[in-house]
Amino acid sequence: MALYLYNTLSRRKTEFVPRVGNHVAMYVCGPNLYGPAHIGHALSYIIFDTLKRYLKFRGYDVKHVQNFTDIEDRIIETARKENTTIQALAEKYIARFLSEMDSLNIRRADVYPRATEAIPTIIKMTQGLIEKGMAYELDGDVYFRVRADEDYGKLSHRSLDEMEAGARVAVDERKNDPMDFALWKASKSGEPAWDSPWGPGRPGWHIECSAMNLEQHGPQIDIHGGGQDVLFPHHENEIAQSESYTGKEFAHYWVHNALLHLPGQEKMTRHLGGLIYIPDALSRHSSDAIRAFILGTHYRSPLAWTEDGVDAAERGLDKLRAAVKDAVAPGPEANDALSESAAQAREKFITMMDDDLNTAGALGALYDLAREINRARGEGSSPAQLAAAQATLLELADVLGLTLREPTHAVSADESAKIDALVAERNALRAAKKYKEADGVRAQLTEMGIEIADSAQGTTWKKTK
RNA sequence: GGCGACGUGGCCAAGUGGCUAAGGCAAGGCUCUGCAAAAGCCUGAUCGUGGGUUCAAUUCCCACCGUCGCCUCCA
Repeated sequence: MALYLYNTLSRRKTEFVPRVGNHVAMYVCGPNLYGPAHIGHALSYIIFDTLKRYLKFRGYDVKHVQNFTDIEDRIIETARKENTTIQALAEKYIARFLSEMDSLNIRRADVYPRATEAIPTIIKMTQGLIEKGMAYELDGDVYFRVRADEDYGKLSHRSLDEMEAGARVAVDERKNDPMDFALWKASKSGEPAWDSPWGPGRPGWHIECSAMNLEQHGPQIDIHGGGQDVLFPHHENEIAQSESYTGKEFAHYWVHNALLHLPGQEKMTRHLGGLIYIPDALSRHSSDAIRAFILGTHYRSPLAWTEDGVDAAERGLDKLRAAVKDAVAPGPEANDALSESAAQAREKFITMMDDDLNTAGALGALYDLAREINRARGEGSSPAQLAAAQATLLELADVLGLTLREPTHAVSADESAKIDALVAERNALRAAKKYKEADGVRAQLTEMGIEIADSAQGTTWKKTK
């Protein structure tokens, strides 16, 4: 068994084999820092987080690099509008981004390089490309010469002639070819600028990722990821620059996630509006529910975000949570039938994930196992007997970034004491068979957002809102 | 116009050339419970339409209808 990933470059699923031993060099395109992230970003980063978790689960050693684009037209524009600096803007949104990703249980990358910290490498690469005849200077700008790159278009699978035929881009007459793109842009007055052989300027959009990859990973990487929207031109240009500069194959696997949208609308993206921000989503749903909702669809299929859909995922998680709620440390005691179920679930989980990250199928394996655990408990298995299977369920859930913890709702000490008193009162009434009065107390608790459950072990309660 | 993807039970969504077409939500019935809640059990689909290939297709091919993505900035 081996992991197969769909590679955009070959348009096929191929077996994943790292270039060097079990070391995986992975680079995922990070956000442009001119505004806050939205749940479309969350989708992409949840998927690549899951890929990373799975690679680690499979025994690979992963170096995950994710950039921050902190210099770009939009950022300059936004900084000017908000009367601030690009640095301040970047700092603000980086802090927000990282904390939002944390709250979605997305593990941090190993390195977060920033474009502005890669300027010397960007200049070195640009210079190198000019020397090779792959780029040319024009009034302080430097453009990549797409016609000099014989396989330009190989990633997005289109030819220059096709693209130019249907071009919607305003043509800059000075350029050699309409598709030539900027590696370096001369700065206008008042714009951030760095000294360069071509005068004061700043990097183009695509070269930063090539430079940061070179700095962090070297000339060749295993996995390059991002949303399908950055496939062209961003990744196409990246591959062109990097390979023209190094003369080597750049990324071995290109992985692109499909995009998120709202029902009946186009993709969620910042320049179209119609965004749902991460704190808003988290105020209504647990991070587990958001992840389960997203991972319930294959990453290469577009997904419509609906509140009902996430709610359904939340309710589904209750079944998984119930399965592990009384988990104790696994010991020698085990339920053989259950151990068999756990082994089957693990096998199914791996089979699914090996097949190009079939997270929906993997989730199915989790539900199968949860059902067996809940059934075994119902049939009288002790916590000790359930423990090993529960450990498996928690381990596999964690690969998907699911904690299976009850969503927490803060309860003050005062409130807690009051609830305990009411629960005790109700139980006294029940013991006296005064059920009508007991139900009255329960209604009172429900009113407070408290859900109670009676069992042989006593009455438990939880706050649900 | 070019390239590409998708259309599976009420909703979401895996999947396979022939073996019971996963799983979740919702609905109905049942078990448990004083009643509930939770959990468990049971109940439903011939896979957009029309052709073709094949002993056999939901699964391959073609056409059509519908939805969507990229071709400018975008995860």
